[in-house]
Amino acid sequence: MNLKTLAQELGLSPTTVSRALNGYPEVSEATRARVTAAANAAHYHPNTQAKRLATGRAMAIGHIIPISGRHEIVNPVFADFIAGAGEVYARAGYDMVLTIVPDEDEARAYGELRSKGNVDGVLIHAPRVNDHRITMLQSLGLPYVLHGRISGIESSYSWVDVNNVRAFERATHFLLDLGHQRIALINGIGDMDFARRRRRGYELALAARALAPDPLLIAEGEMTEAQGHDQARAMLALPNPPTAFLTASLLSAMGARRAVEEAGLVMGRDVSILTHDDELGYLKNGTDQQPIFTATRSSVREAGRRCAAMLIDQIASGEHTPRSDLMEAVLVVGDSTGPAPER
Amino acid sequence: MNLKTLAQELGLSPTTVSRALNGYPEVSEATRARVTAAANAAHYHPNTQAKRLATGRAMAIGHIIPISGRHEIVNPVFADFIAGAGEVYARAGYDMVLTIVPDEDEARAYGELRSKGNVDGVLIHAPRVNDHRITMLQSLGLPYVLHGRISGIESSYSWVDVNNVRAFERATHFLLDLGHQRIALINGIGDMDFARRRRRGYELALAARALAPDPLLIAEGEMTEAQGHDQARAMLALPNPPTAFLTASLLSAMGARRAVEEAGLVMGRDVSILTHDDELGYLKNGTDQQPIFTATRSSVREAGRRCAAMLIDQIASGEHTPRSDLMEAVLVVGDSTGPAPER
DNA sequence: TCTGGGGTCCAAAGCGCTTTGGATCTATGG
DNA sequence: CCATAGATCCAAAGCGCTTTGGACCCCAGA
Repeated sequence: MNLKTLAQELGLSPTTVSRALNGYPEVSEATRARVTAAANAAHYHPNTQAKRLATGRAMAIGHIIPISGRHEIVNPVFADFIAGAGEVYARAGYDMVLTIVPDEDEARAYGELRSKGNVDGVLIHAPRVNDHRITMLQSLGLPYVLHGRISGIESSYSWVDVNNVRAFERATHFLLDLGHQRIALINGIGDMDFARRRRRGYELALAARALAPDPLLIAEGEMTEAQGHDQARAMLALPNPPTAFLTASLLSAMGARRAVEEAGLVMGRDVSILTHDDELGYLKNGTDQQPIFTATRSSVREAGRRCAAMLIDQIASGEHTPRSDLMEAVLVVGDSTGPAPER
Repeated sequence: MNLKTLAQELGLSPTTVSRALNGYPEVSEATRARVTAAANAAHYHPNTQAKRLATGRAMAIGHIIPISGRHEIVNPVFADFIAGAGEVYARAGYDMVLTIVPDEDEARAYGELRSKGNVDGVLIHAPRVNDHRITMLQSLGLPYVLHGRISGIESSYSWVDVNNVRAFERATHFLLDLGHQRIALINGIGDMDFARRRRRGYELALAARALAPDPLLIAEGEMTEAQGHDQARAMLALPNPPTAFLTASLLSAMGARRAVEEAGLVMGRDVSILTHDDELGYLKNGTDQQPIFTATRSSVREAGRRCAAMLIDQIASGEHTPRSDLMEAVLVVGDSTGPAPER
């Protein structure tokens, strides 16, 4: 079933049918009703490719996911982000097209996406410090929105991000207020921009109390359960061990908790743990009423929604002036933190 | 830059340029070389929409992800599966288009995907027992491949699946051989097909030793850390507690371990834990040399690759005779299992 | 010398839609 | 009664590509 045959069945021209279905005013309400009724009855949907070719708009948003050969990890946050963005796309009639590329081909992938014209814009994930993708995107003239920001780039761009500095600053103050002096930071990979910001928040809070960060209490790496466990165990074995841990993800926190318990200590009494929580669908921090960990919480799914909405709006309006959306994390208090033990 | 202007610059017709780039024989090797050189220099890539319209092939595969309002969980396995499939798509020149829909709209989504013609086939995730999607897909005439199978459907279809029955049967035998008699099963959601099969494997092994399954030792639910923890804790509090746990995912196993340790027991000595491991990128079961949990292991990412390859092959060949690919899980032995304690 | 078959290339017709530039008809006001 | 504006519809061009059906040239074989 295509436009032409539908038009023939109705005794109308394709022009009129097209206009009726697309809401143009040059068609009487009577015939519009006839047309929509017939279209529904025939389960007619305009062919996507033809529509795209004719209008020049792809009605699709691209996400490029680089797969690196070195550490082949699929970001656990990714699925939830995608789900959030996808909801918005679906409502707005956009498709989401994912491209998986070996990371050495990432630049080429953006270029091809552009010249093949199969997306109207792209969403950029997991920016690193001094990320080169922005300059590339800008030279391509393809609309984009970042999930995160890029320290060290002066040109402006559109982004949605959590206030990582503030979140970790508050979290650190929270622990300091409980009397902790030796606070460890188990962070994400060092050149990820969000990790850099979280560290800055941590250091700001320490500095506010005239405390110097101890390099032995700062670890970086992929945010897995094993990383949390191994780093925490090593730190607990130090001559002067930490009394509190600040971790970058729930998985790391779970690993840290395991290390604490293995050491015969009790979480919340002997050692406190405070983590960031992305509110992943499959990794809940207990319930709202009773969180397991004290945490700075911010929904990555909501971030996906906001990114998508911003990008679509930008594409639809044709306005490419950079926008931004800074989300604040909330601090939820669970049983994993308590006063620093007497020394 | 489009075909026409490229052809003009070369002093050739669009026909010839198109044929040169697409490898048709009716063009001399000399001009083919000229054309490809010019195309590369100009970073020319044929417009996707135009190509699709002309050829009638969308060069895209659809994945429909239903989001249910009830339990809004994004399957943690999903990201890795997608990554595997995406690798294959990228190599074959296919796009991957994801559609997120509220699950009451899922049927409509498939129909629209078909009539709008923006995919050549679909991949079906997470089939449930008596899943209705297959009959729908078959009536639509859209090529598809299932990740998993559907008990209770007699018509044949294409699928890629792990031998869940065998895996859990072996796992149960492994525990039985260690002397365990009270083995608990912490399974996935009951009407998911894979969960049904795993349970069958578990029950087959028990039956082979003339043991009746104890309903108190069988739990179902979403495979989260909290679920594993809560179920295991409840079971350990039974008058006649289990000495071993069989869990359906690494997250559940981590939860079970926590419950075991909270009870003052030692994993691998007092209580054994054996889990299925999907080899997720962000949730490793220790290292290959030293796994944390004894586990039945099967890469979901590899399953994604195989699904994608099968579907693409099916589309390209035009053959819709059902195929299947049964993957066997391997049993890796870690420190989480040991002989049943003396009673 | 003539014929026919490769080897190369091209003109033009789609693919299914949107959109421009009318055409036709009816009501309205002077 | 006529000119005009508005309402309603349509023919045809065009989006950028593929593909069919030749056209043309050159050379081998009769």
